[in-house]
Amino acid sequence: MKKPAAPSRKNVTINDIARQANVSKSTVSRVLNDSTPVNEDKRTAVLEAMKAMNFEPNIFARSLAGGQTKTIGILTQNIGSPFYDGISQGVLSRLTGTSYSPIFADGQWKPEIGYAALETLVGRKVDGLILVGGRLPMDQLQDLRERLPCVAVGRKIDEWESQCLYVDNEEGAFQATNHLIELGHRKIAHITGIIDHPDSIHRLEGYKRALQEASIAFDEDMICEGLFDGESGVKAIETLLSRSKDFTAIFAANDLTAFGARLALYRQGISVPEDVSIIGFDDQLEASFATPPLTSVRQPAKEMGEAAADALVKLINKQSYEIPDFPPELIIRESTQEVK
Amino acid sequence: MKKPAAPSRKNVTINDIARQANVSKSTVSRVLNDSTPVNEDKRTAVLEAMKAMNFEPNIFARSLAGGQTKTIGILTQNIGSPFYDGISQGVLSRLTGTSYSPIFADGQWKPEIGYAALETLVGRKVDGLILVGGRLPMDQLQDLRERLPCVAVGRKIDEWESQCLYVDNEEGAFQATNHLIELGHRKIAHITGIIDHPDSIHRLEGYKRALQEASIAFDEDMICEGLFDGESGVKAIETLLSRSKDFTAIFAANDLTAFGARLALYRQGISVPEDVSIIGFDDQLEASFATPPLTSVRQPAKEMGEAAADALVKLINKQSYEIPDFPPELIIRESTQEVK
DNA sequence: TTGTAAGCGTTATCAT
DNA sequence: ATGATAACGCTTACAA
Repeated sequence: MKKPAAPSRKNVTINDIARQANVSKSTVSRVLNDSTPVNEDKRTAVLEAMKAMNFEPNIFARSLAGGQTKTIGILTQNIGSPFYDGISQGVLSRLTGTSYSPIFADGQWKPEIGYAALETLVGRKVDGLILVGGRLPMDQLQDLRERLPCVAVGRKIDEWESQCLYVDNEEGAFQATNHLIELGHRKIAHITGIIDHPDSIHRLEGYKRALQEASIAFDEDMICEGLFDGESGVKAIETLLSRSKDFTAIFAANDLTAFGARLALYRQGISVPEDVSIIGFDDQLEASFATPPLTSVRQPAKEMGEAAADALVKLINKQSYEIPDFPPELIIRESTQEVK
Repeated sequence: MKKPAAPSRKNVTINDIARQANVSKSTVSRVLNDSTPVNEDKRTAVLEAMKAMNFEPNIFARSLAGGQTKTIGILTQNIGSPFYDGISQGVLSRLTGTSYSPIFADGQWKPEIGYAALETLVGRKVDGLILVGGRLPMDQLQDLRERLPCVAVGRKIDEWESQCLYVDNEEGAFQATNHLIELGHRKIAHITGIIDHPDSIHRLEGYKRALQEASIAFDEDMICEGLFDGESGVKAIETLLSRSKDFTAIFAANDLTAFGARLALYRQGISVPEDVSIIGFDDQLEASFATPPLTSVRQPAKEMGEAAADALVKLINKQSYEIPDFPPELIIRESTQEVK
């Protein structure tokens, strides 16, 4: 591990480089940003001088003069939720080692706060923005994209086309429900997420489509509204039971809710998966170690974060980029089994 | 929700304010930083002008000229782990609304990366630094603190005295083990965390002390080395079983490991808590919804993050501050019960 | 292609 | 207490 460089009080500036390489500041600036063609020999001279003197451009001077800030804004909604954290992790790890530093802001799921946070970020003149999830209204996002390069992860924004990375929630939910159907289940309950959240809506749709394709009638009584938290799972089971509807399987909108449901079942002496199968969504770390290990739909959160960072950096530098596909993946564990 | 201010192309600068308030730039700067006494009338004139024109100091100009960057560096070790995330959440939420913005860097538990990240942060001239966990060697931290205001959370650094926020791991582990003892358990196994990690060491010590105070002989065979992950819990149970040692209770170094242990027990047909009691550490969200809900030791992560942010801001502004106490708290749920 | 010089918005050092 | 004025390090017309 390298020790810090000797405290050479003065920082080396482009002036130093210019002198060393026998060119003017402007030329140094030019090779630095390769904004204008520069003779090959001078260019290498400059490059060498920079290396030799261990030059690091001063971000503040740079920004003040109107250049890049080498800063990327990241607007999350809630540090601490497994899926979004996975994304942040990916973004962060991909940005490490590049010249870009991430500034975080947390919207706490409140549009006002999110909006204020956005203002802060823009005020900081970030070179680009990564939106992690969130529910900011469209119109504001619209002019945001016109002001600076943006990428959204874990959220589909219709008008943003190639600047959105998300998994197909409808498809994931379809797979989950279909898995249950293939195991012979016909009475499948669904615990939704926050009801007006796009992810919840799509997951509900996927559930419906699976039923439909299997010619199973959709039953309103099989739906319980949840909030993506554990308590929702508990309450949903109580509700379901109180409706005295038979069900042999549950598709929960996320893992945490699935855990809650599993707990409520346990309290009622109903076995999983013998009596009831459960499937979650997210495949968070804990799913593998639940009792029994939870079948779930995996979203490649970290990979999405990485891709988002890559895409944004390219976008900033006006390079072309391609966004890979992020298919949801069914992870079959032990909480689901054939219906008796 | 307010719409963005009209796009008044030019930003308002201290020059504008100076003109408006009929003073010089310097005076404006003075009231801005209240670095030097200014006549009351001029001061109010300036203040009013600033309000009227909606002035926002330019961070970059400011930093370039040698002032504060209004930026705080946060070095985490791994976004995605419940305890540290809780801290980050607290820090973030407390910084929202202040004039400080957080720049994150992730050390990924590797000292080299952490060190590089630190360099980046320092290079960005952050006004202060929050170290979230981590294992950077002392000597480097030492001169770090001399260079800029620092606060460490979730880690005890001896020489840092009042700039460290952490819970007493030894005490928490003591409470956990003691709880088991009070329930009549005498054969208590412990699954450690990463063995040379300070938290692991302290938790092991707390465990030992509890045994000792209850006059229970410490038995090396009751210790299994783990890695703070779920797999460790699974393996530990297998090891324990293979040693054919009796045990009626387990204290796991964290919740995730406890989940793993609980799963392995389930596979062996050993009931929790009827046959074996389990207690974890961290009280992460999922602990409440495990089956059965996991007894655990809660660390007030978010509160610690908040306090850290507060302390750092005060430290930066040379105000005095006080660091509250963060006692670990035993959360008793259903995974522990009296020994049969 | 390259150099000169004028900003960018603050803070800090002088005088006054 | 206040006002000029010189940095701060870089980008970017504008000239050459």
